[in-house]
Amino acid sequence: MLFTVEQLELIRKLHITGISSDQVLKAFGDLSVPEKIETQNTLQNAMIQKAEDVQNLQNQNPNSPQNNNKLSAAALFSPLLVQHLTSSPTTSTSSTSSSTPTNLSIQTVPSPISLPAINIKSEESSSSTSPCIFEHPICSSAPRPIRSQRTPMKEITTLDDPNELEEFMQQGEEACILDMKTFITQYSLRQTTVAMMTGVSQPYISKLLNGNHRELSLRCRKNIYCWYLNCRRHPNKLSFFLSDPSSRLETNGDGELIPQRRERYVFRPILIRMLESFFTQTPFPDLPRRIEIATACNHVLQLDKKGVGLMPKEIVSPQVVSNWFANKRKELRRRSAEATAASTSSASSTSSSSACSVSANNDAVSISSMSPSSRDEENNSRNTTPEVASPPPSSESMKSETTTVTTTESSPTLASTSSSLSLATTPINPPPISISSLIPSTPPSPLEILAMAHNLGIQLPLFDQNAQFPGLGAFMPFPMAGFYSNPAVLKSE
Amino acid sequence: MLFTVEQLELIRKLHITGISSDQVLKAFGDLSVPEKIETQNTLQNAMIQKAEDVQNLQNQNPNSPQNNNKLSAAALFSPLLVQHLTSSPTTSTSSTSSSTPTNLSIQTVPSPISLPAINIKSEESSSSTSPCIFEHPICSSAPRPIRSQRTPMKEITTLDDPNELEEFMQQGEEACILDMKTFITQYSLRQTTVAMMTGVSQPYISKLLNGNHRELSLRCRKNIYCWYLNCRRHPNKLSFFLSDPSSRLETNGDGELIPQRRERYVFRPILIRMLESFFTQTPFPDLPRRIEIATACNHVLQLDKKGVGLMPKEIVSPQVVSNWFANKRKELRRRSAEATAASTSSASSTSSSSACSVSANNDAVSISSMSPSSRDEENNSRNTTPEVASPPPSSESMKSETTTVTTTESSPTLASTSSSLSLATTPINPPPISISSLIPSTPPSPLEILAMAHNLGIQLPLFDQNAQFPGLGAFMPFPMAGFYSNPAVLKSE
DNA sequence: CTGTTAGGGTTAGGGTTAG
DNA sequence: TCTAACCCTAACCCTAACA
Repeated sequence: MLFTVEQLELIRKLHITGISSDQVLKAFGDLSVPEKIETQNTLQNAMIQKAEDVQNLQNQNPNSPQNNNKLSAAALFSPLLVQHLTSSPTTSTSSTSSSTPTNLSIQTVPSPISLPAINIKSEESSSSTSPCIFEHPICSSAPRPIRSQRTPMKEITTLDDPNELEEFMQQGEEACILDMKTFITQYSLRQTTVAMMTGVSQPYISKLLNGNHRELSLRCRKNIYCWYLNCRRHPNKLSFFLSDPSSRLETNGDGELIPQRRERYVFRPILIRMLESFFTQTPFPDLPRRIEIATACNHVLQLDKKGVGLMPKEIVSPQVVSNWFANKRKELRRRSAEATAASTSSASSTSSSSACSVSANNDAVSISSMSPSSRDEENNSRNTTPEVASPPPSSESMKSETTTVTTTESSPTLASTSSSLSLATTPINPPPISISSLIPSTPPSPLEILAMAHNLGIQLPLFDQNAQFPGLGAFMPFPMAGFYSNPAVLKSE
Repeated sequence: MLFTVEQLELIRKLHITGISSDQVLKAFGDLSVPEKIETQNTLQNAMIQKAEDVQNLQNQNPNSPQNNNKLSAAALFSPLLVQHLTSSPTTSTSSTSSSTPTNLSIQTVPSPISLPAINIKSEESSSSTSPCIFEHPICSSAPRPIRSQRTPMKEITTLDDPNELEEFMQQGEEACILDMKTFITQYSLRQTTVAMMTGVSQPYISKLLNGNHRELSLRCRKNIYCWYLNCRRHPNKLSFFLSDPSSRLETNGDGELIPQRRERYVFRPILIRMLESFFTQTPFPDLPRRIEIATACNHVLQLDKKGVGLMPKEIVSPQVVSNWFANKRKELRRRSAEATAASTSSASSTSSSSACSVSANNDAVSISSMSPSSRDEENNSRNTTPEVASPPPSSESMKSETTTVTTTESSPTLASTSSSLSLATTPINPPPISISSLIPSTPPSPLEILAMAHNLGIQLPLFDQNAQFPGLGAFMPFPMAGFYSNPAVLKSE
């Protein structure tokens, strides 16, 4: 009897799930019955991406399929994009031609459809025209086309003067924000409204207005600034929107995309270990905690390279920490989902619930280790003596207690599963935070220890912040404090 | 009878493979038998050695006996097994050693630690018992090979027994390769790692492992074989280098474990030009845009070869487009980074924008040209001197011909960080930033930092910072605070 | 209503593998 | 050597839910 490797693997997995052979047989038999397996039905999610693949497959006659594609794509995305597509020059095959003269930058919307439905309810409605006037509520009207999922704000609002934005931004973002804030206040605009007009979600508007512009991508900020500039210059436009928030400012299709993300932070192994350690303690760190963590990380980095200061790109900001935690949680969730089912079974026994913390830990560790991501850094070591390595410095030592559980982790599946649970539960516990444990899983290098210790000291800053801002330098072990300088933030905290 | 989603999915996949229910049952039953696992382990262990004998069969031979399959399976999923082995329940941990003796000339090292670092991420390892934890210590902390530098590592390539190599090669290179491949797979070694250890470049390792030994010199091959023999005999040496166990060539979660070879799309010159053209317009095309681009490309191809339809291989899919763009961006980033490193400055400010324009070819050229030109490292010019100014002209005007513009990369000077920005930003406008640039790679002077921050879009609170926390200097050479403090907000509201 | 954040769904950067 | 194709995951942005 022969099996392919794949088959064996599938069987193995199946077996792990704890299913009985009878069940398998039964299910298998069912499948044998003619029926369509909906392989492809999978998730819609997949669809979008799938689309790409599908595309390939299908033979493309230059013409028809093309249209098709466009249509489907259009369906999935916003009308704006549709515009984009349709208006776009696709055709001209000649590479050059198409690309060329085109539009570029800024031209206002030539698109036919441009302003969808504008209504005017407000007093100032300058123009009238708006054909369809009935409802303004977004909801009522069919769908909220615009905000539709994805592709939120690819386009940048059109400005009369292309350079306006640049000039505006010359003053510095702080100033821009302030400016805008004043404007918004003046008109008593609500964040929600602004959000709808700009195509950016309210939480983001909130962040920006509170000065946390670093949490938004440049693209996003520019989009908002453009909106502001536009409204400032043409208050009448604003009125439109006020009356019908569902309409957005027109945009110039040629969006210059600016993904512009913050540079991808590259975590060093040490940091990963630290973060994982923190993670087991507090999977859901609040801002103070995040700052604490970030500070600790920076400290370690700093110690690591004595003398020299950290490069900007090396600095771990609370935002980075936030991202890491979010992604970490996501990873665990995903994993447990994948592993899923499986397991239960086993005996795992006990640990289960409580395990969480632990499992998470192990999990984390293991993950990190596995991940290719591990960065060099130490790398040099390669030269070092041969033996080194091995020692299992990591995990075991620490966490002794928590860990205990043991069993769990062994079965990954289980672990993950439980982990998910833990995830959920944990939030509750986090309170304590003791820092004590900051210690990263690994070998406690003096540096790290130091860092941890320092970390303890760091706590202080947290509260001080409120007070401190101006003069505390001395106390603030870590500059991060600056963060708090923002009143708004403080407030919340 | 109820099943979990996962179970059903597995069953479905299994079914798709065409396996019969009897087979499933059989295999399933086997798995259920506890000992079976051990058996497999044993087999697996034996594998390495066995490999020599079996090799031929092993590979693609679908007909090969069941055992064979199992073996291969074991090899592929080794991580799991490995765990079992090491943790080896009940029995002596040294399962490995025990098993060994069997066949094969070369017996594995009886060293207690034998399989040190392996670990893995594989999808689900089920083992149990925590003990295994210690075994993969290395990974986490492990050093990550820096790809560029590889060191010959003569030590490792030195054999205990001079004749060993000869004997090994007696079996023929094909066999040697297979043997080695098995070994590498088992340990989840990365080609890069192997490359570093052997002093041979990764691409060559790749070639060899893929059986193209004829493309390597004998000396090179011998070197590699020696490394293998040595590692096989002294796994501990290997463990030292293992940095990233996660790499797996084996399976993808789905089930296909064959290292599916992707087909490398070969772009025709025309397409390259087209793509470059599109790139200048939209460096970050979204899906609709990608589809548009792909369509355009296909169109061109179609015209090119009138009449005949395109071969599937020739079709440009959105995915291909996506890859091209991603790699293109990467290339530019890399280049600018390199350039930076190399030359800083170069002023050329002006040019910057215009220069770079267009095609890659030019790109390269331009960059190179620029860079050499001047290198003022010191210059830092963070000031960006006046000239920089970026000419806004670019966009519109330039487009004339193929591509255009993109000023951006022109300024290679920027550090990677900035470079990235440039990529992003440029498209839009050249503004200010200019990048000036320069940010030297290393020493972070405040000024430089400033510049970078600016580039990043960060407002530079830096100064303030200093002012504020003058005393901290020691700790934070780098004002993280800067990042967070938000003067503006404070400033006034 | 605004400030926040968990979670979901994506995009794109940095590494790698391999044609 | 060069680079197409991937993998992994940091960074995003959105929605929903809360306080």
